[in-house]
Amino acid sequence: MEHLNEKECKSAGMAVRDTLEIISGKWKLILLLTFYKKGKRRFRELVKELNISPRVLSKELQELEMNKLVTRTVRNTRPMTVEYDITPYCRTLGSVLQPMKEWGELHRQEIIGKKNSE
Amino acid sequence: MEHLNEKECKSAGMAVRDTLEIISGKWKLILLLTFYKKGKRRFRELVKELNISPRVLSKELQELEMNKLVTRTVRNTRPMTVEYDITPYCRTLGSVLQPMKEWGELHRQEIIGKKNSE
DNA sequence: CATTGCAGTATCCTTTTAGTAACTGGTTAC
DNA sequence: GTAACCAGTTACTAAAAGGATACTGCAATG
Repeated sequence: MEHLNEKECKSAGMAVRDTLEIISGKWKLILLLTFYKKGKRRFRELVKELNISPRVLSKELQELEMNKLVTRTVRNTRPMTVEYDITPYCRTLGSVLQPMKEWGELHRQEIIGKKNSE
Repeated sequence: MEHLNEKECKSAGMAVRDTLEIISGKWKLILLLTFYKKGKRRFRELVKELNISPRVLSKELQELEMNKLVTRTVRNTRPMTVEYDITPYCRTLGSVLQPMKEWGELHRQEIIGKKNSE
């Protein structure tokens, strides 16, 4: 964020906050990473694998779906199943997550790494 | 995050989460942007300008300070004052905030922009 | 020596977020 | 028909985050 005036700064803040809220919460990142690693997943699978309560899972998935980060697909199987998976669009989040990962690692050095040496 | 194995993925997730937690919360971003825009600020100034309760402000500033994102400087003035300001290190957060801003703006298009056209 | 301004804490309260557990409604399998 | 899965919801509880307000301790001012 280079040299912003008042207005630019406020709208930049809003955009950052939007992004922040979308990936905030205890489960958002975990869910996205689960889909990323293991591919599509059914509702019950997620409940069992992650030990998340169905109530919370339902809410989180709805929010992710609203933001077009995951898709919800109903399958006509014997007992009906619903598959969730990340969207191609979700991959664009990489441009945010990658820097966050790098900064997080750098920061760990900055904080812990220098704890003793100073 | 390109093609991570199980372990890499988990540690990447941790780093992302670390970063996320540091800038999460109702006031962190607002505080950093305030320092960025207006420079150093005293405790009472922040309380008044932002309408934040001293209790919460105190906590937020402590957390930011622990993460070396802001400095706390005691001044020997008539009534003693304390100045807070962002550190040079804090500027490295730009590498995270800039992509977050860009993605946030893109996302606003993706979500709102296409609400009508589809 | 009461009043004001400062930084911050202590106490209590409200709101938000997350979790538990029981339940609905539908389908198949016995 | 009843037991067993599925995807979720409902109603309640617990924990975390945030807020309001009064207060402490210190120094200068009047």
